[in-house]
Amino acid sequence: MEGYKEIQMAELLYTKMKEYVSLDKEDFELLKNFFYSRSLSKGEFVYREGDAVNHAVFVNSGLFRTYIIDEQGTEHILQFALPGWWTGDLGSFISGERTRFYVEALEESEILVISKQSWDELLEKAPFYLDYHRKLLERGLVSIQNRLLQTYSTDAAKKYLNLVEAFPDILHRVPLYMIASYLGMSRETLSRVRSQIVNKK
Amino acid sequence: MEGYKEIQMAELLYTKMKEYVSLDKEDFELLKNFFYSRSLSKGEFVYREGDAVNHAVFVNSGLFRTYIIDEQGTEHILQFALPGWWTGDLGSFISGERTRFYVEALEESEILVISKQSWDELLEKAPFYLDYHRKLLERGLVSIQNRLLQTYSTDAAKKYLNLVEAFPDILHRVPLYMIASYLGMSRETLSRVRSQIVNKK
DNA sequence: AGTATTTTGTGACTTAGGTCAATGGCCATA
DNA sequence: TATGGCCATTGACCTAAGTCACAAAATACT
Repeated sequence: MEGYKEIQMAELLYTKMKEYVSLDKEDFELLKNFFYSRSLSKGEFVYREGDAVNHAVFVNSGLFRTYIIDEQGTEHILQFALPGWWTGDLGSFISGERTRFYVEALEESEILVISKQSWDELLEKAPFYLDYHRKLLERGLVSIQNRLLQTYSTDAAKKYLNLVEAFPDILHRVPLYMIASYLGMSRETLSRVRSQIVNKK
Repeated sequence: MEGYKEIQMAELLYTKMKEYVSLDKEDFELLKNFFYSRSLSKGEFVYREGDAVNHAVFVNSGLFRTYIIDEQGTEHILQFALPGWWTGDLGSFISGERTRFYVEALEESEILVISKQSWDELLEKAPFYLDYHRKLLERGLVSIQNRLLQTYSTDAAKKYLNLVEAFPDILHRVPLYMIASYLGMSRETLSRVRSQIVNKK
């Protein structure tokens, strides 16, 4: 596997898992062997549209975006992924179909990946892993539901303010046109919204 | 428990579960005892904004909508739930917080409900149930993600056509203003979109 | 069948946000 | 300190969809 290495440390994965389920060091040592690590430079892709999604991706350091490109050629960012988060195309990982998503490192980053095969094996043999994954899915579902609700009843300015409140440092780490795309508006609209907010103060 | 009865049949729940996990008749007979049934007339609510969500809700027959009312007093429909689907506010069911959702029967309907306590017990003791729930969550997450993507890159007419293609009979079962709300547009816009489509043919 | 209520359709008008195009700032590298 | 590639801002204009108001259907209720 080109570019993949056995992992040394996985402190973050361990810490995060313990937030959801109880497991001891030994459980984790075994589990660790299922993962490989990969480093990516800014601008590199974990995968792109048309690729097969054979791995689940845990962000160990850095920052990622997942986006699609629609028929008009416009990018739509679905997620920014910070350390401790999982990212990628869940649908294709499950179904085996080729993905429509791009998963791109926005900074020097490191991921831990686990193959579909190992993943299924873990789910079957390690009840705590099944439970961990279930809880992640629950939270993920609720948060994307909230995002959908926000698109229905929130104007551009409020969407921007909500994001900045939730992730203040995102402003210093990703260009505004990506933030606009994540929020579902044009970069010009975001620009105007921001200047209105400044003038109002 | 007012209005709740021990369940007799739960054919649909059994059939649906078998689509996701393997379980035999005995497993299911035990599991059945955790559920109660409730009948609702058109216009009745499973719960409303401000209620505590102590139960998970499986639709056995009929049709439901879940919606919220935003600060401007506008309804936004999140889901129509058909027989065989789960419905309700997952976030509040997990967190124990009071819900912002309304869950309303749109027809004479029957639900099977399971208390949070029984739910947690099942997850702990019945591995097949955990796995079932995990798979439901996966599919739910993917489908709501697709819905979010659709809001970003699809115009009103296309959204309507997509819905009609996916659920042709919804047109005969729910008023158009609810369909508009589900699609995130005003009822007038939906009306105009529909007449354009008719004229185009 | 006759009335009341809900639902839908249309016209006139408004508006939030998109599109296009030009300009200028900001690094990064030579 | 130039130069080229991003990125962000701003103005002018456009457009899809929202809002308001009223009338017509459709349904449900007696």
